[in-house]
Amino acid sequence: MKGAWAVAKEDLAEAVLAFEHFLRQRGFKVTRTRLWIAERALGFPGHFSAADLWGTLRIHGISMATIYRTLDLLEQADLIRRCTFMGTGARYESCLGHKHHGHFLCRRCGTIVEFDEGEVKEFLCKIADEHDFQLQQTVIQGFGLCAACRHAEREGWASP
Amino acid sequence: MKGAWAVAKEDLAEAVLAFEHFLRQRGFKVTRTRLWIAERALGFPGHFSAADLWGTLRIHGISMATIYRTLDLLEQADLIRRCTFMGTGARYESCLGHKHHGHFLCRRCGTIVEFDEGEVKEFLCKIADEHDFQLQQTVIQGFGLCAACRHAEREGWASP
DNA sequence: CTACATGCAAAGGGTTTGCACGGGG
DNA sequence: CCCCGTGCAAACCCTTTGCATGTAG
Repeated sequence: MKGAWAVAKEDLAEAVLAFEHFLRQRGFKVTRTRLWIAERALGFPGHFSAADLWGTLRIHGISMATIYRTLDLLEQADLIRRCTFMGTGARYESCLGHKHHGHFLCRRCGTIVEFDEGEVKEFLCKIADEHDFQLQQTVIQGFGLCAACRHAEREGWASP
Repeated sequence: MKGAWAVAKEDLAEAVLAFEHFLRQRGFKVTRTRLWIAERALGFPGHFSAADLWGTLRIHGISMATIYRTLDLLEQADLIRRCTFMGTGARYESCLGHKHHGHFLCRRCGTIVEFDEGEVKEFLCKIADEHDFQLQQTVIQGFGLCAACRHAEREGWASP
């Protein structure tokens, strides 16, 4: 996996509807702006920053402030996840067809490799229990070199 | 464990010496300022931010810039570790008598519970191998409620 | 004596906030 | 119609950088 994945059109539409439902249920208003952002964010193929989203929505003249405010709502609605990697700003990912997982981040080219964290998480739950800690969310990350960059380093090639 | 631990005097002295050695070996200068910062950072009982350190060194009139520059050196020397938790600035911890571990962070009171990540890490190494990823560093974190706060929430007490 | 380390202030990136205007319910 | 949502700009926090001065080697 290369940090990008596809989202089926019907799933996307369904998720946007779920967001509308979430908004109404909480007394927030359903606006074009919010739906535009939701559609882009939920359908985004891979990890994205607030600025990435802003770039693809430039045409509508949406401000960063609104991007952030809406990402916040999408996160509350459990439709996107916020990830933070050491020394970078926040990154987001759509939850669509995309269960929670861990990330390997290549120090050289920035590629994100995802992996299933099922077994690891089981262990973590056990450990949390032992420490009398109620686990709500986990972050499992690895930093190092992806296959391509390991080869490149050996050959002495320049960084991308 | 409550996120604080003690460092024996002799170990601290030894670590400061190791830092001096590191500096000389790399052609950096050994200055009072660097040694003051190293001593505080290496002996700090728990996790700390750059500002925390700056606070305890106010008396010497050390600037934030120098704090950051020196923390960088201490990290290069493998004497402290930098950790980042979602939505906060960088936190550091001394490596003294304190091997690498995972963190549970209480969402309510901010308490950090540490746990041995031995088994979890083994799993991660295996997974990284399967993905042809060369693992150099891992981040294993959990967010949720510590025992005290779980009780407090049940009782409806205010947040600290 | 020379180059590196330091304090200061200013810049920088990413994110949040205050305000007046515009659009949804 | 009223209030929430929005864009704009400014504020904000944490961190890094440029520069003139101080100091270790």
